[in-house]
Amino acid sequence: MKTDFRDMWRQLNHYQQEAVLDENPACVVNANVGSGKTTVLIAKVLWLHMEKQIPFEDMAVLTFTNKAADEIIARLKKSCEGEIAPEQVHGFGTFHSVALRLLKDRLSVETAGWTKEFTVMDPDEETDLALELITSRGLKVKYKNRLKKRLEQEYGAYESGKAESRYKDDLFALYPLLLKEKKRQNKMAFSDLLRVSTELLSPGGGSADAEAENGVWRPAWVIVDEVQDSDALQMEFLAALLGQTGKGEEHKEHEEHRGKLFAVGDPNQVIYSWRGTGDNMFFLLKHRFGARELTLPVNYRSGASILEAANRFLQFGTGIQGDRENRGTITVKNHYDPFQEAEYLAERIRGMHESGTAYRDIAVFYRLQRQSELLAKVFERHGIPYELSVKETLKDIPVLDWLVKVLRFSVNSMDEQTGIAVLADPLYGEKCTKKKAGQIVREDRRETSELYRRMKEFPCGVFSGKEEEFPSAQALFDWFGLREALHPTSAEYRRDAQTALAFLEEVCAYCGQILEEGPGKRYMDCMREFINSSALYGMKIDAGEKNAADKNAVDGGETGEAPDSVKLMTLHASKGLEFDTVFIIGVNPGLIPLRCTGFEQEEEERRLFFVGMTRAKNELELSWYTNPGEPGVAGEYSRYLKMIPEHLISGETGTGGSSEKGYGLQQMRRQIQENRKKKEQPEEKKVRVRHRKYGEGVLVSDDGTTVEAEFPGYGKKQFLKAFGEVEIK
DNA sequence: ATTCGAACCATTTTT
DNA sequence: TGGTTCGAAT
Repeated sequence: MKTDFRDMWRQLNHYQQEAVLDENPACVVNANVGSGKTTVLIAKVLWLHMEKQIPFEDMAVLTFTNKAADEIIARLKKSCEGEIAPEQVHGFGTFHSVALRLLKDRLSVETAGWTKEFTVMDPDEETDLALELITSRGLKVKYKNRLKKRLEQEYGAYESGKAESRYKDDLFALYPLLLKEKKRQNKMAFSDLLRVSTELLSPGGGSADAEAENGVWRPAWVIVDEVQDSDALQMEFLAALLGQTGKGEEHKEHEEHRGKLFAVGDPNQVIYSWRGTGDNMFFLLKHRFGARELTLPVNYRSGASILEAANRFLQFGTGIQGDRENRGTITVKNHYDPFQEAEYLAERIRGMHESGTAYRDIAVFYRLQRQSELLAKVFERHGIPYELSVKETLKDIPVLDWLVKVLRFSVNSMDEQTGIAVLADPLYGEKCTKKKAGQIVREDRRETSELYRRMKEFPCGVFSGKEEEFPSAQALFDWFGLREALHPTSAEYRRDAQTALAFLEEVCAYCGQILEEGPGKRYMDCMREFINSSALYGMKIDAGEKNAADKNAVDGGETGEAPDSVKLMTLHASKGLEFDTVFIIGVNPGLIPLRCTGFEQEEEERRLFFVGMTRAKNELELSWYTNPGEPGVAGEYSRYLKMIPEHLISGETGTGGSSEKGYGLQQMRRQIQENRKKKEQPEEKKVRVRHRKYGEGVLVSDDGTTVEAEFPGYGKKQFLKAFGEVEIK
């Protein structure tokens, strides 16, 4: 264990070492891009643990994403020979997951109006609930289609006591109603997790009794990753964890009891301010906690030319120092249009692969999600393996989306909204209207719906005997009568049942593990924990289930751990990653930078481009179109290209100019547009479909989730669109 | 119900 | 700049 830490220590540069050793009450590390930010964070945790004898239990290590949290724990485990028990790292995770754990284990949620059995809402659920309240209470709220955004954005104004909402409607009257309803149904939205835990952590927030009884958790150290991405709510949570109310100065006397803050971030990589406050949280935090600022100036990732170019886009700090001998190359290319570019990229990447570069070392970044469509099509035709960074969630698979709701209601019968959604589901529910479903749930009419009865009696029905093992997946499957609910006669029954069963296996495995680690927990609590954490985990499907769900996935990629494929993603999605070779496409005015309204926005576009450039280790190729073919995008050099000194650019050629090549694009675009039309309103005329088993057929109906088609010799069959079983032509 | 002008917004996405 | 949505007016 110790040798590992010494090894790690020796590999740190003196800036990094200083950061690790810092013991100020608050320290914020300005970690330049590629400067070993996470390494420092891990070293800090290990140093505190091993040299300062601070147990992991007394630390909060907070991240913005699950991915980052997973990475930290994984690297920590690797550095510690002894296994780290899950209960030791209860303070490690995303802001939301740590808040959830606190609310469940350490804080008296009862004071705030919930019970310990509360569940976590799905993000869309809150909007749905709000819409229902608007209707049932006859509120007048404008821009309902943007309600989600409005609820988030205008909360600050509401909280600070503003009299009227932005559009002078009843939005502000909706907030208290919504909160009351969430308490009544015993569930919290994501933001509630932070808001309520912050409230209960603050002195005077929770009742004095409860605090004395439980003892509010005061971590000795609070360590934060990517602080620049945190928002106002997360900042308050931090302050509360540290025991700072932010108001009076009375906390001075408790100084030695207060936790210390160590935060790591990069103000130059703020690319998500459009969803937060807009202020640069890095400096806000430094100011608020009076933190000492340290800098990590050495970049270990990119070649010198790439760094020098990137430095032109740096907004804060004095410049990044390079470490690598290698200069790296920057190339600027001009292509006639996106189609020509895609063709060129496919050829170029094939060539690179033939001369020994792995596909996985190559990435293509673009500004807008829709730019990926053409690339994917062309790459497919050329047989270039690629991976789009689009996350698939449980919600994308209708059976699982529904099944999760079944479980969620079973585990929290106060959650009327979910109960109703389950029963009124057009696919798997009780073939009843929302109204009828509402009646069943509200009047507890178990005799009317067997499914409702099963969900309602789930706690005592399945978990009756305490000595029993956790029920098997099959037992759960049977209990809810899924055999019937999933339509055994439908074509997709086998797949649906398989998917559902696989998911239930997952549930059982998780619960079994929890029980093993901490006996004495009740089955229901384990189950609730699973449901809650899956809500927070973005409902991501892990490999096993995903394979079960779509066996005939688009490309026949190998089932290896990391498939060797080119990564296609937006500039935003590229943050935190690195590749040997990076292509940034569409560096045209109107795209990079995107047409922006203010100075602030323009700065963010610049940071975004900076983030993209600095992903490249050795080769960076930037390209622009002569004919972008999009309204608002000019067929010129982006000014970002002009910002790169010419001597750093090693080649400037391309396929631009020749106009006859435009034909391909026209064709491709037309094709894409036609496909879109078919997806949206396919019942125009006779649309032909193809199925692996049933062959050619004719489309009968398509409601967005289910496709019904008629096949000669087989009759009408239904399919779930999400599985892509049928190919609509 | 339908039509009109005015206001607003577009893209990026995690929990 | 063009597409959507709101509210007022037919």
